[in-house]
Amino acid sequence: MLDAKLWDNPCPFTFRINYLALLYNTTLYTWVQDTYGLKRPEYVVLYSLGLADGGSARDISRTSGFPKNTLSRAIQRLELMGLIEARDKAPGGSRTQALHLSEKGWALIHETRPAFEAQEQRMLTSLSDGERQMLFELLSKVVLDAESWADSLPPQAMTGNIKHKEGKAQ
Amino acid sequence: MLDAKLWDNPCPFTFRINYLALLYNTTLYTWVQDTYGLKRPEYVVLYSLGLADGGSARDISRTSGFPKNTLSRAIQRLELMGLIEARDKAPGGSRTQALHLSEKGWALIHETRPAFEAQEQRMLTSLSDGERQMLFELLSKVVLDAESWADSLPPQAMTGNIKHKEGKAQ
DNA sequence: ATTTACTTGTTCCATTTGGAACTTGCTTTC
DNA sequence: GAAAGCAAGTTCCAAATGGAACAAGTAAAT
Repeated sequence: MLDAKLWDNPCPFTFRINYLALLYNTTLYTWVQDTYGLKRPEYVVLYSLGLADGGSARDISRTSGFPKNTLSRAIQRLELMGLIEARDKAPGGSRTQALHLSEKGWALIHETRPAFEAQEQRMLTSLSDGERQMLFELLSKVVLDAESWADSLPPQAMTGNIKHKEGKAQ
Repeated sequence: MLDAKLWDNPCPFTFRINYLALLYNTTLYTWVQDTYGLKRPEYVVLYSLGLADGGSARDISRTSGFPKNTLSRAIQRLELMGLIEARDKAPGGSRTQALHLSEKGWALIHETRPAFEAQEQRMLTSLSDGERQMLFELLSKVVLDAESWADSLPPQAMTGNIKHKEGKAQ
């Protein structure tokens, strides 16, 4: 069946992308779960803050696809575990909460991120440097154009009314 | 935060892949759910059989990442809805069950697949034909090499014992 | 041929998930 | 500056999920 999905698929790109994401994600998140006891949404929060410290739950939701209530719970647990700074519960607190990794959180990121990097590298070993560069540029092009196609269906599918929903990625 | 994840990410490829898969999947599966009342695992079964009729639950699990119990339930419901042929429950039934779309199932696939194709096309509009071809070849290379890297972690992460787990894709 | 090992599919159940309603703080409008 | 509108985060709860144990079929070993 894998052959059919690879070579007889009317959607060869998105199948490949989904399949690669699957293989990559399950390996790493299983490892994080087993080793650190962190669930995927929890680690996603840490990873996101490691890249953009001070980001909000909403930012993480938009860039990862996890719904905000799932992230709310993840953040609560991370706070409890001391991996992110306690949020001020002072009455003057603003609505949007800027989240920050704690020292412990940074340590965890520095300890775990290399595995993610290495796995990405391993995934790309079959490509030459030039090919990697090319792949990077092509994917970037598609992502940068995403606003024009994401969240809307092609005309022929627009029969029913579409409501927006939050999904999952990263 | 999106900028950080795109341009300051030590894993720029896998982020792009995850992000694109997210945008693609949520749009389409939300539409399928709202229009046909089929959940994602259910539609994945149909789509898989549309490409490889006669495939088994296990095949679908391996190529889609959904665990087999989730697919077992999905198949039961599809059978009930008349979208796949009823499986023989004869005592001489073999262990591996070959699944087949019903007439109704095929009709649904022919009705819905164009939306998936069109969405993939839209996703790639920013690329020229040559670029699309190049992207296809690069992704194919990586996928074909997947056995060599999937399911094993890079050495530095191999501190704890890793147990295998089933994940989700497609 | 019988025992053993393995694999598929199902069932059970605890956990996780995510839609919807709600609360609260910010922003716009008049 | 009050009122209305809006958006972030939380809580609630029904539904979905997936690990584990189980049952049943098949292949391998002796």
